[in-house]
Amino acid sequence: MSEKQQVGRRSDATRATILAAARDRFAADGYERATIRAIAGDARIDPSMVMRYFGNKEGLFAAAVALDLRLPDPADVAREDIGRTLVGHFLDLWEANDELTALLRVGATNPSAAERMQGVLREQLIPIARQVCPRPDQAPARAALSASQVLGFALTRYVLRFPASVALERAEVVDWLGPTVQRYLTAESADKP
Amino acid sequence: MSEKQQVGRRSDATRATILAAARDRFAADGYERATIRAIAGDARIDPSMVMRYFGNKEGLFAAAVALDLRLPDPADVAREDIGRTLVGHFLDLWEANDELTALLRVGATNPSAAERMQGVLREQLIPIARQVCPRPDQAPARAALSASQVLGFALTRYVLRFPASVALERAEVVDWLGPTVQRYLTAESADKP
DNA sequence: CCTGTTGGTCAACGCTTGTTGGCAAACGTA
DNA sequence: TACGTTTGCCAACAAGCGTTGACCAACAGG
Repeated sequence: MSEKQQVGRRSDATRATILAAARDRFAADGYERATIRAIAGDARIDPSMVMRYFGNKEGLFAAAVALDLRLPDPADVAREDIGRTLVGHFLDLWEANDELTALLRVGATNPSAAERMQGVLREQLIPIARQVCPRPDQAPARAALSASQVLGFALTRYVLRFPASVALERAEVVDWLGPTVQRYLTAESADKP
Repeated sequence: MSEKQQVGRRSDATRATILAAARDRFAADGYERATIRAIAGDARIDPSMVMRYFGNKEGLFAAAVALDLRLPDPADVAREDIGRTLVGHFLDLWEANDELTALLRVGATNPSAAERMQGVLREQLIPIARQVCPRPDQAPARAALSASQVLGFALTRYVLRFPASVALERAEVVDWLGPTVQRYLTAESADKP
């Protein structure tokens, strides 16, 4: 409780080092193969420190992925641009760091990570869909369809690493995926514009 | 080498039992958490039998997922129906058994499973794209985009189990995803019909 | 009847995992 | 200088993993 005007304690640095190493390992290997020993090794620290800081492996994973998407407010975007805007935003998020790759890879195996992805859909994507789609009661389905396309592309590009997906330029991705998401969110119905 | 007119050996039954149990476990838990002991337990057999029949765990997984998609020949389908036809076909495959769910879930973590998915794309999906897309050199990109949508939807419905994805009727899925795949495969370019 | 093959069980191996508790050094404060 | 707290390393634990080899039961052919 000394509370100097010091910005952070000495251990906050290693804390951050551990979290960065954890993100990398979870993104690269998934939950089970990303061992605490390997993460601690990357951070040049003893495995027991990871336990002291984060309690257990699940706590470490929870701390390593913060998942605040900071999606744009639909009110700031022309309605006919929402698809392309969202796709571009997601691409930025995905390339910024390994957090989303980690969440996706772990979510495929770990039920609690899958639940967190459901939470993101529910609290961040469905509200947006509700603002732009014709009938608000369709918002969950339309948000889920949009998520399926965005997550599916991320799967092929960042997880499975299909060469043809990796090779696509950012602009091409937006040009192809943007209209798809636009249609899922704003089309009057599946068979009408 | 006795070769009676007997249809199968006595062990073929347990072999099949093991493979079925393996598919279920791999589909439900992913590669690492689907332990040989658990699979053997489901099949009411000793773990060592699994090793005798399939060599090791990788051999078991390879035998458990056969992955011959038997995709329809584009020559038998009207060009404007190829998207809906493919989506319907994939839905059938996915609901027929757990094989594709197992492949998807394991592919997210296991590099060799990811390579097998690349193989499916290369040898089964790209050839179809080459037959229907305007410029054959674009076939890999167009096939990858189509795969991203199909796999992405399968991810949300069968792996992550988003309620809104699970709730969609088969006809709705075809109505929403069919035109998307159709556009990826046959549109003149990303911004033209 | 013996005998070789097949289908299956049992017990153990070496290794890795997450996790724990004790001990040493560095540090801030008085 | 002395001392409590923080930060870190070390060694070990119990459990679970893939994998192995020895052994047993059924069975078919001579």
